[in-house]
Amino acid sequence: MSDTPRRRIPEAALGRLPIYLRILVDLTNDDVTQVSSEQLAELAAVNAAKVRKDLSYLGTYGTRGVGYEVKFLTYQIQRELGLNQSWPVVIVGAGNLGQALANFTGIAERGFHVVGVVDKDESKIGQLVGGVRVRHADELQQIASSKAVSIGIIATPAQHAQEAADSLVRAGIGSIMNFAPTVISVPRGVNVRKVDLALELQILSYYEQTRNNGLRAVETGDSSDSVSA
Amino acid sequence: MSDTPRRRIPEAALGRLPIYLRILVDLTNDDVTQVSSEQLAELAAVNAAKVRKDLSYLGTYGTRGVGYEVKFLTYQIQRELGLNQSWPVVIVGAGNLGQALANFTGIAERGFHVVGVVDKDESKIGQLVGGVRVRHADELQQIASSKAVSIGIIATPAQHAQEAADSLVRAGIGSIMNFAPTVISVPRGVNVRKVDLALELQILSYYEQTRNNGLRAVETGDSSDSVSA
DNA sequence: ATTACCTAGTGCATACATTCACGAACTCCG
DNA sequence: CGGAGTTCGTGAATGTATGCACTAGGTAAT
Repeated sequence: MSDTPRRRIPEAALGRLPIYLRILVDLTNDDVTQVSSEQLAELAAVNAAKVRKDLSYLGTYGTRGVGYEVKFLTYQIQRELGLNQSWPVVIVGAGNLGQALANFTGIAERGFHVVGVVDKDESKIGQLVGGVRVRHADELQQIASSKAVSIGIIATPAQHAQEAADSLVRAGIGSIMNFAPTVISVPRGVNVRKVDLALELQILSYYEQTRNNGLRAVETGDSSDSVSA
Repeated sequence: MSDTPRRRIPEAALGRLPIYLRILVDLTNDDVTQVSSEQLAELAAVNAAKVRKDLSYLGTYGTRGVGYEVKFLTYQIQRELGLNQSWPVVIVGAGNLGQALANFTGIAERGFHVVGVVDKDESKIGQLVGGVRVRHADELQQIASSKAVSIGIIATPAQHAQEAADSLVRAGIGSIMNFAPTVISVPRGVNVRKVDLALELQILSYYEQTRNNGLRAVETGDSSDSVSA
């Protein structure tokens, strides 16, 4: 078979690929050229078998008895995640959060660049945020199509999030990352991922409370004991 | 059995309780007093059976043939999550993100209050951020113990995240929320949750790429027909 | 070549999560 | 009061994720 009949990557594994990727990039910077699943697992704080299984969804890129070649594996994960290109992204909402996101260098470093920031508030329009000028929310569609944007970020207050989502969908955007603390509804076929600070804090609150009740909190995923040597 | 032999709530269900909670609060504001699992499910964009099962971990708080009393259920979820009290929180890192977090009203509204923001950068110290003055990272331990803080937020660059984590642990903090794009290691017993923007974007990138390959992306928690080209 | 030793890849058992489907329990109405 | 209608709670089936333990396939040294 010339081209791999690519299996869909399970959601759980998919969520770990970016972590491996980051570690691999760090390893390259440290001039490490080979890495074993055992080492990767240690660095990612997961089980080694899990690392191997996750990577096996991509293809057979390791060498038995040796490990994985860092550069090659880096490339393969990037390719699989679609990070060979830099994706244009629009941010809806130029408040605290929108600005912090636009200025977040991690975005640019990892395969994305902000091509637009919009807001409904006239007083924000024209401000320079993360290298782009804030434009009016009504211009979203125009920005999205002229820059071929397919990923949008909602950084509005909760009460405007659904409206923002609707605009993004109308603008033809297929993937949305929602920072607003509310559930947004989108048509089938549009991908949504949410980042919900309050939710995460509330989960921590639960664990803190159970800890104090003498019930041992169970850590998220698997926790490695002890600090790095 | 004197007290309720409280079952531990499964991680997956736990992650949805804050969503239900938010919806219930909204319902109260709209003067809705009763709600069915069907309605809750609709609002939370999940399956009704899931709602019922999730809520059943808390106890038997619904009434067959009727539904759930909004106020009562709200109270029970809050109690379970430990949100009867307002948790003091410290933020490590007063950069863009740290400031945005400190100013984020959603924190205060949902059972948390920022009692300290620290940074290593002398130029940031003394600045007023989200109502508190930035103090030096060395004072973390003092702040944490004087204010009985048990939840810490890491909002530093990746390269300082482990150091921040170590400080938080030394300060006796048991739950950490990590915004830095790196894996931090902590002693067993310390809870860590991560919020990783780049990771989420990269997952969206994957879905966008597969969409363009004609392979239908599968949404989170949603099914669709898989097609291969 | 042969042997000793690694380490990737994976089948399988187990654990966890989701969803269905149905009985139990409640309300409403005639 | 009794039957129709509603909705919770949950057992059981299915789907997904994890981790062990083994095999296959590679290196290295003699």
